[in-house]
Amino acid sequence: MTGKKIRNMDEFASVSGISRPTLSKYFHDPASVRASTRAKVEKALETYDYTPNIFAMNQNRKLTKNVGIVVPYLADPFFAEIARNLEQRCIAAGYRPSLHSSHGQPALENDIFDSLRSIKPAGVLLAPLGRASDRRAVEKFCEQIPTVLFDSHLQGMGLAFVGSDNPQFVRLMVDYLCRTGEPPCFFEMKHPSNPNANKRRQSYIQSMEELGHTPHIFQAEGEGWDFEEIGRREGGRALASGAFSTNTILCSNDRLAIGFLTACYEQNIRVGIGEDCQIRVAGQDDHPFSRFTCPPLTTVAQDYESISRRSVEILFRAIEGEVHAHEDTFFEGRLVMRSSA
Amino acid sequence: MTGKKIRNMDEFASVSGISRPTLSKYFHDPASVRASTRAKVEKALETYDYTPNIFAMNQNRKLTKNVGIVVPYLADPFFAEIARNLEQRCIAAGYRPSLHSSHGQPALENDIFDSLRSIKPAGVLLAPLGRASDRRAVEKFCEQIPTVLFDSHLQGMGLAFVGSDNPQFVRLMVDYLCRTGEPPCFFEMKHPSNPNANKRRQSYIQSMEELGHTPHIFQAEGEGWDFEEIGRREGGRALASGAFSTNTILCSNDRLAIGFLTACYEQNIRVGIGEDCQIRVAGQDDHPFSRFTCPPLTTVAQDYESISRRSVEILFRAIEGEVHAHEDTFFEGRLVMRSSA
DNA sequence: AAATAAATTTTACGCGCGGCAACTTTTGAC
DNA sequence: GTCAAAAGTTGCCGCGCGTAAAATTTATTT
Repeated sequence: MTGKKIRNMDEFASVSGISRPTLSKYFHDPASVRASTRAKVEKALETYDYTPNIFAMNQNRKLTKNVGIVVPYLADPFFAEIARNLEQRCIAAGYRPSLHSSHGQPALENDIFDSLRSIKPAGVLLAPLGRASDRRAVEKFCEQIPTVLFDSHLQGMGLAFVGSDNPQFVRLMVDYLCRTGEPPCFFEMKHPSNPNANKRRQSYIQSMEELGHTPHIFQAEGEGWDFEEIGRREGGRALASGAFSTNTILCSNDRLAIGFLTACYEQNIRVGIGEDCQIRVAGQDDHPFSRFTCPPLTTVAQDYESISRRSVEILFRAIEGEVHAHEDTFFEGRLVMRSSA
Repeated sequence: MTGKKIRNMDEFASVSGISRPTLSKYFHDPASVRASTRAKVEKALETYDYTPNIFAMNQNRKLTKNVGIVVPYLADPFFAEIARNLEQRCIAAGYRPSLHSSHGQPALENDIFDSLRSIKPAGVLLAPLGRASDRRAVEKFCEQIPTVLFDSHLQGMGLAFVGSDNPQFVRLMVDYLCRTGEPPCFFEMKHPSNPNANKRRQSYIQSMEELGHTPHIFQAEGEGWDFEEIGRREGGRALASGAFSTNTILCSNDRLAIGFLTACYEQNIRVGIGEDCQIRVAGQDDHPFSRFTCPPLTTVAQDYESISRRSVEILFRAIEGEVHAHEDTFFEGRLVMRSSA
């Protein structure tokens, strides 16, 4: 690598003693050339400083090695984490990931689609905005480019969907809460941006009824992705007005719960499972910050390791030509017991 | 845009009645062609569906419109936020940003440099890992590609540095804390990854001495970017061992403070400014979650709006040929009084 | 109206690599 | 040692656009 800078593949062909078409094959897939020539190439690569021009490569190749990763809101550490995970897996598989965030804005999501189209990606890993998404735009995009959806389920779109088994999350938590104390009220947004929220609500109702309890739901006003603030403001109103019929609150997600905990603090309501506590609060998702709330938040952990592994698996198989029907995968959550409930 | 799909610039030249070289100029910079021809192009653009092939464009252009944005740790919402801000500004200025995170790993930072080099970026906005960075790699990169550093100061590298006036942050907070209660102890990491931490420590010592107080510093063990966990674990040890000489703790940054608050909770130490509180805790940076800790964290807000505006300003000016000497800009912080101190 | 400057068109070539066809060499099993 | 398959080579064209130089048109100035 310290040697002379090579300008193009022809020049590298001269100095390495390998013909250009073979080099082209090597750079496309090192395994596609004989072991002995691969060794020769790699030895020359150590002596000379050469990397193929990525623009020239992509210009003519039918399929690039580009992979788009799109998340709805990168300032949410959950998405940052899963994006990191996906990114590493793509790199390990020899692809070039590019990271994009819709920042909660449908218009931006559509812009990202256009931007991705222009780099002819081999595939895309897409966590759509959800309810706010331009469904027709998503559908059109999925038809044009091999796309695996994750996190937010949009019925039937893309090669596959990989996400969490939301009903199981809620069942798990409702069971736990009922076993250890009063049955929970459900705290959620009235107009959630994420379709998972609807499944969670339904599962809450069903789980409660199966256990012989009456469901109680409090729906917070507010739009957008400032979940913590909505949880704080609306949770505070709910607490102040005595809207909850029990001492146990199950929040639709951790970010809402984090804001709700703040509201409890502001109203001097002691949260937790101790003798001196007035209220129990639980969340869902195991947000990176939930370990550090006061009290630490009891929640259901998303299996984002499995979600990301599965997503790239399906995408790369599809890219490499394997055809199979659209399938949905839902991973189970794991109960994380901490001191808030 | 609904019309027939055009395959290349030659074809678009035919249907639009503009020559290809002029179209090329237009797409490079619409302002570089006469208003009347610009109108003709844009009218044709409405009728026909055409966007230049981005790979072919970048292949021969000396300067692409690509801009790299590199942050040390994207799972930190502070960096996610500033990255979003930078991204939007780049798009608004007609550039194509690409987002990268070093994930706290020097090897990854170097990989990102290589990856960026291969896309011939017009410029790069780089928040380096700091102490862990491979200084020679950063220096070499800055020499090759116009780069503005932000957040972490590496002496003299790049076109410019834009960040926060760390000494002012600490002075502001130390002044406030001393005015309203006992002078603070300083809680920080022994081996901080970020050079800002060193400036903050020095400023703490100086500020305390100027006010006639004796500085007390507690340095937490631990490496890496899991600041909250380090703050919780080491803060807990410090509290348990009675390492603090006053009832007021100034944390080097908010993430450490968030963990420290958890430690306080775990030891049943009531934090805040009320009569019944035993300890005051303050942070620095105004992390997005600091508003929602219990109690909400008193801190110094980074002016990331100004930081990002300034960073792109300097970069784009440099790209457009304006030469001027290396300069460092430090923006002041704003005291955010909440109930933790 | 002529002179000058500026913008555009024409023409022509280059960028670095992908891909194909026809041919030659190497490989490995028998 | 034979021979077919696999791998590599040579030569050529195409991709879509950048860019330079010369010729032409258009706009501005005096």
